[in-house]
Order: sequence, then structure tokens, then C-alpha cells
Amino acid sequence: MKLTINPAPPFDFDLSTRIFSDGDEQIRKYENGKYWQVMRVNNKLALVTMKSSGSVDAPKISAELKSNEAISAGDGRKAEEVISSILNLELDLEAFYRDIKNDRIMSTIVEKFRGLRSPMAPTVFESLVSSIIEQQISLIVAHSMERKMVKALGDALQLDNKSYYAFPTPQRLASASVAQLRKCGLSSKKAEYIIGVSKSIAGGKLDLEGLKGLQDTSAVIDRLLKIRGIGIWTAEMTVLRGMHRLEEMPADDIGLRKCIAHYYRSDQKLSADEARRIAKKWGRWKGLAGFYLIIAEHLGIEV
DNA sequence: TACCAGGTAAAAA
DNA sequence: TTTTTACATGGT
Repeated sequence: MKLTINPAPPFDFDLSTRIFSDGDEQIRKYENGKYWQVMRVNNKLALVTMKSSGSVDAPKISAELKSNEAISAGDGRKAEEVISSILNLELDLEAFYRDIKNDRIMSTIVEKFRGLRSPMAPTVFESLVSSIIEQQISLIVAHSMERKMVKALGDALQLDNKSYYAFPTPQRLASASVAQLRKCGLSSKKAEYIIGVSKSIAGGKLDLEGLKGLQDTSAVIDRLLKIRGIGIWTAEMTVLRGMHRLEEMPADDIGLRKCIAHYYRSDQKLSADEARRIAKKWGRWKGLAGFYLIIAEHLGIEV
């Protein structure tokens, strides 16, 4: 099935998905103008491959959905919703750009990255598990472990003689053993955390996805902090990427603090509180602004 | 080789 | 109550 999506401008498809250039081709990857990944639509697995067929100010995405099951028109609409969610297409970027206009440094950066949207996790669960894996270790290491986990425990989709993998469900991770996750490189503790939270969800004791309905982000974070293995950093990362709460910024994050220090304090070390103070002027866009800073630093942009 | 990297829970002080 | 420590692995 082919889909055409017309996001609100500005949207730079290639700039936003190029982040996955080093991704795994069996999970999700950007290459030669195309981005693909497995997604769940109404409990069916489908591979979606997308490319830009428009421009930053008149964006258009051409997507193709492939599955071993029959795909209905309703599934197509659901797929559009999921795509919109993971590419963060609902985000009002113009409002962000307007609101940071009085910040000269941030303004210079957003001008260079006009149309960049931060990728989002399709579910709160995926966002939470990824964040647990990313605790304390470098992103390169974390992504390597996550890849192994998705391939070992995720649902496989066989298409064109190739295997693709979707992120494991809470039910699957609830029945996994610590030893299985240890084989993916995770520490015993992280394995326990992930299995523990998965069991709560599978057992109906925790409705993670339902937390999206809570307006008050700090109430969501308070609930997440009750889960074993979830501290403030993990809770903030989870709501930022899994619930589109772009106002949340993990100020305790060392890497992010280095970025803020680089652009705002000539590389002088920052405490978390100082980072929060600087981030205050980004208002409801702290997390998104932080994302722009990380990308800018990664690409060696100077202002 | 040793140390650090987008932390957290549990032990020790 | 606050401070230290164990934990995993890839890069430098």
C-alpha cells in the first residue's frame, strides 16, 4: 500500500531521518534518501519505507507499507498516525522558532537546521526501555545493546527473503530471563529493571501508555519514579521521547550539559542547576532546544 | 592500561 | 541523611 503524507511545514525529511544513517537495516535505517522501519499497525507488523517527495517548505512524504497480512484502508490511516508520531509531525515548529527568537545563540542554530524534527519512540514502553539501556553508558554502546535485544526478542517480519525486527512487546520482555538480556550486553540490574517493568505491564498493574492521558507532565514523572530502575533522568527521557513532552529536558545529562556549556558558557563546566537556569528561556521547548544543541554540536556547528 | 560515557539502587558512612 | 560503590561494554 502506498501512502502520501503532507506534514505542516517546515519539515526537512532527510535532515530529520539522517540521524539513523548508522542504524541497523533490519530494524531502522536511513540510506540514500530512504528511511525504513518495522511498525505495528492494529497488531499487524508492517515494514514502512519513506522518502521525501517535496521540500522543506512544501513537505510531502511518500511511504510504502509492506506486510504479510492484508492491509486495510483503516490500517493505512493508522500507519499515517504512527508515522506522524515517530517523525514528530504534529509539532508546531514555527511556534518553537518564534518563542526562542530572543535567544541569539539558539536562533542562529535553528536557522541552520530549519525543518529539523526530533524523532520520537512509537510507544511509551519503547521509550522507557531504551532509556534504561542508555543509563550511564555511551550512546554507541547502548545502541549496540538495544540492537541485539531487538533482534533476539523482537517480533520478526519476513519480507523479500529478509528479516526485519520490531521492538519487543512488554509481554515478550516479561517472559525473558536475565540471562537472555545479559547476552545482549545489558547488566544484570538493567535486565532486572526491564523485566520488572514489563511484568507490571503484562500483569495489568501498570498502564504506561495510559499515562499519555495525563495533562500534567510532572504527575507522569512522579508515577514513573515509583518504578524500580527509573530515576529522574530516565523519567524525563521517557516523557520527552515517548510522550512528546518537548518541555522536559534531562538537565542531569552530562552530554547535554556539555553542549549547553559549549554554546552558552565557552565550554565552562555547568551544574545541572545552571543548565536548568539557561534552559528556562526556552520555555515549553526545553527538550527540543536541547536536541537542536546536541545535533549542532555533533555536526561541529559554531555560532 | 585505565578511564569515561546522555545513572540508579543499594551499601556504607 | 549523605556519600560511595557496583555495574556493562566500546572507544580513546
